[in-house]
Amino acid sequence: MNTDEVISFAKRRGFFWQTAEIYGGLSGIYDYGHIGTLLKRNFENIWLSFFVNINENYYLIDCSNILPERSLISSGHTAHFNDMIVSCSKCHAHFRADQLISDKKIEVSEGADSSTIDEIIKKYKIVCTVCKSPLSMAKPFNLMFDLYLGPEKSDKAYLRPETAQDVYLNFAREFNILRKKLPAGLAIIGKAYRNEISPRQGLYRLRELIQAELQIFFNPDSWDVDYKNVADRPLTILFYNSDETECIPVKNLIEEHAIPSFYAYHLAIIDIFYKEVLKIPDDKFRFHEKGGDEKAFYNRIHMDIEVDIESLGGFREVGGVHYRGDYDLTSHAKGSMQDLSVSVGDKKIIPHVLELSFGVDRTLWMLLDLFYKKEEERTILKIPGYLSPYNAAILPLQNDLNGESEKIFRRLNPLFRVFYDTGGSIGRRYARMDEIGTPFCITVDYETVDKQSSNYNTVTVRYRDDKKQIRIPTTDIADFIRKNIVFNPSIFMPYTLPSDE
RNA sequence: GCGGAUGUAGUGUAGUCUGGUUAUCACUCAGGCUUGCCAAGCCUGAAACUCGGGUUCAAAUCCCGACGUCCGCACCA
Repeated sequence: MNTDEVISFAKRRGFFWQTAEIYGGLSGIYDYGHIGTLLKRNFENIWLSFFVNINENYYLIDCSNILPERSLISSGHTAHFNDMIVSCSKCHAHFRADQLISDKKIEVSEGADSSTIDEIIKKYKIVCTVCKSPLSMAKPFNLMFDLYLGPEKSDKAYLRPETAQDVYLNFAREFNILRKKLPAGLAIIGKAYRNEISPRQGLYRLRELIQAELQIFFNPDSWDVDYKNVADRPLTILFYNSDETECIPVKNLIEEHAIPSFYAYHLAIIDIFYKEVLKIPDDKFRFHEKGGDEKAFYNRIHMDIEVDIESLGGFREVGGVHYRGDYDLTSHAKGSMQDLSVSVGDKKIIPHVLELSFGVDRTLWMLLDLFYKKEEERTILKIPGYLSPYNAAILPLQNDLNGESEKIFRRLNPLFRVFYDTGGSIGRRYARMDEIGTPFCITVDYETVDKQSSNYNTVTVRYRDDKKQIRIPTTDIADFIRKNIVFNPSIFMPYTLPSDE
């Protein structure tokens, strides 16, 4: 698959396409159609039940996309997301002004405005490092979208560049309501906005993107994570400054690589999520440690979650595991002049943060890329059944069976996502369902309605992946779907959880 | 943002160089016939020149601009 094939499939089958496409579209901004929305919500719900519902002190919150300027000054985003850029007047190469200037060992304050920078460039005769031509005037380059609120448009705000900031801003209140227990987790699934210069490759680099993030607040002195259930689980990691991936058990990562247990443990949880829940093949998944310039300055440990995505040309980032220390709460405490410390025994501490961050759009792209399979006579989206847009399809073998099949459909429709189709031949209907990943087709045939038949009041269930059929009583359909479709995180989790079974 | 390429039904395309019939073909989709389990067949139908300006008797075709897409560069705290 290449990007065009993924996009064409997505458009044809109702997954996603560009926003306002009748006006020519908007670069880096996409809409999800009805099939894509079902897939996205299934993914989000599974993510939630896997990462959030598994700890009684982790919760989902839902916050504004608009944040006041002051909060993003404190977080460092205005300084680091708003760079002054100069470009070469001749070869159009772009440079970050602060880098050019500090390369000349000249001091410049971080918030220097364009005229200050122009003066410095003129005074020290700084030219293009590529072709030595004169440089243009400095222009601010904003990766954040700014907004001006109120009738006079006097209050400056931004669309949030990451959902994480909302969590930090809500931490103090939530921590109190949650009765002051650590570790505490706050998750957000929501939109974030970045004014990317060059959004490309479908859903990979977007200007409006969906993040699913869990911020875990903990006491760095005493977070004893019991990792014995995952101690031997091998993790594939590409370490910083290394060319080769290594396969290393969790316990060795902790003992030999000085990775804290809380961090290694969550790598294992994520590894389970991708390989066992999302069914990513082992050789297409890895963690990639970032260091040096690739790592944000506040991250103490930073590993990207990478999946080998053919249409994007190899391993690409779909998420990240960031040990952010106390950077965020400390910055906001300082900027807001609020005390964001918490009491642990007779000590006051600023909790540390472990951030588990997932790009939802990228994940959906990845699923289409990885699971869209062309076989000899058909195409199948082989995603796990609990992710499928539809749980099942109800089909009459022939259209004179519509009465009975429609009755079954109406009974199941309030309980599940089921699709009813009478158009074309039975084979064509199976093919339609295969292509959007519907795991089961339930077919009403003449025996279903034949009182003389031993198969009276039974239907056939046809499996998507191997086309095999079984026969089950009509009254068992709901149970069958429930058993095969409903996502139960406890079967994957290394925690001891009460089982539903 | 720069440079190059490019934009035709829902999807993929022919036609563009060299302006001139009712814009090609396939799949898809809808209706019908047929069909007793895997995209079958037959009939009928719907459906497109990205947008705006210009040149011309005449523009999908040539020119300019906008928007989108792709590749490279740059960017991606």
